[in-house]
Parts: sequence; structure tokens; C-alpha cells
Amino acid sequence: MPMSNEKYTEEQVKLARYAKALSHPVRVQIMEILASQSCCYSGDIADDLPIARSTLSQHLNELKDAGLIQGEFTPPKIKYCIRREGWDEAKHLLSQFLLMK
Amino acid sequence: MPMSNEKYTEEQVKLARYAKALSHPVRVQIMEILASQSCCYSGDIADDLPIARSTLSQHLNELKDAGLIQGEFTPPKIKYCIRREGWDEAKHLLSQFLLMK
DNA sequence: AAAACATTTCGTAATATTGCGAAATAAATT
DNA sequence: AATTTATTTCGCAATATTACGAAATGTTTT
Repeated sequence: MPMSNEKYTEEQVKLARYAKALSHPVRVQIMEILASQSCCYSGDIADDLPIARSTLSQHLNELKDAGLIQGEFTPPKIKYCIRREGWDEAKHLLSQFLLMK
Repeated sequence: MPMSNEKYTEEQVKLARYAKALSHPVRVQIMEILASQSCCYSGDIADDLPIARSTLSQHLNELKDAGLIQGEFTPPKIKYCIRREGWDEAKHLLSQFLLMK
């Protein structure tokens, strides 16, 4: 047992959180869709995906909670985009991690 | 709905599987430990981690199932190492994915 | 053969994820 | 004001994850 009060480092926790956000194929696909065009309306994403809209909404929320995407309300639709800060941090942490060996 | 029979591409599924393997801080830490020394005995890993040995065993199994590590039985211990093929594939898929935007 | 050691499997509990359809919310259009 | 459109929240069910300690497995040492 390590002596630290915390079980894991902040980086380990963050890395795991980003990895978890990407741990379902549909969320990988959502990120790919958002990357391929600057932004995208929720409905347009739904048309490309084999899941119910309510289920998509949950996946979008997970990506948002992880800080990887952001949604802008432009009535009556919601425009989703990749969130730079989160995406860049995920990139940085994962790249570092993958380079280690 | 896409016309393809399969819901997701092979790459999306593989990427999600590797991401899932790394979606818990303790598994990130295990990979870091294994990367920092060529190989490691299960018991030595357990000494560094704040979880029960049976729990560690489950996490090791998940990493093994994902193809990221391999265990060699050198009685009475088991020596765990990073599995090159899997690790390299994860590296490749994730790097590609992260570069996309 | 018995004791010690290293690790896994089993049983179980608590919690999280994934999925859907129905209902709710909220804005735009008629 | 009523209808349409876009999306989310709710309620629920099925399954998966995470964790632990106890028991089992298999090897080495005594």
C-alpha cells in the first residue's frame, strides 16, 4: 500500500476518465463525426447512428461530462462541437502515456 | 441508420476495447508499472496497489483479455509483461484517432 | 506428507452502464 | 393558441463493473 492519502495520481484519474469516455464504439463514432465537420446538430448525428435518440442523448452527455464536447443551443437545435481544452488534454495525456514504452 | 450490417467498424470496436481496458485508474497504473520495468510479478504489483489481490487479479485479467499484457508462469509466480502486439495496436489506433482533429 | 507461498476462482453485494419508449420541455411556425 | 420540431428526462429492465474475503489450485520448501 502506498503512503499517499490519494489512491491514484491526478493524471491517472484523468487519463482513465478520458479513456472511459471513449470506451464505447458509438462514442468513438460520435467523436469522429464531430471531428470530420466543424460542428454538428444532434439530430444529424442521430441520423447516422443505429441507436434511439434518447440513448444518443445519454452518450452525448457522457462526452460532455468528460469535457470532450460542448453543446451550443441555437434554437430549435443544439449544435455540438469538440471542446478544444478537453480534447487537447486527452490528446496530451494519452500521447504521453502511449509513448512510455 | 447506416445500411451496413455491422453497427460499427472494426476499428471503432477495437479502439473502444482498448480505451475500456484503460478506463480505470488502477489499470492505467498497472500499465505504467509494467512499462517502467521490463516485466513484473503479480505479487510485486499487488504491493504497490491499494486493492485486494483478488481484485488485482480481475484487473490483470481484463488487461490480458484486451491483449495489452501477457502472463508467463514461472513457478511459483506469474510474471506479467506488456504484450507488444496489443500495445502497439492500441498505440496505433489511439494515435491515429487523436490526430484526427 | 505437511506447511508455506502465489495467485486465481467463487460467491456475493453495491453500483454503473446501456438501451428503449413514453412523457416532458422548450422554441419556432402556423 | 395550437401544432410542429428537436432534444432531453424519466422509468424501467438487462447486463456489466468493481470490490472484498473465503476457499481453491498448484508449486515449492521443509
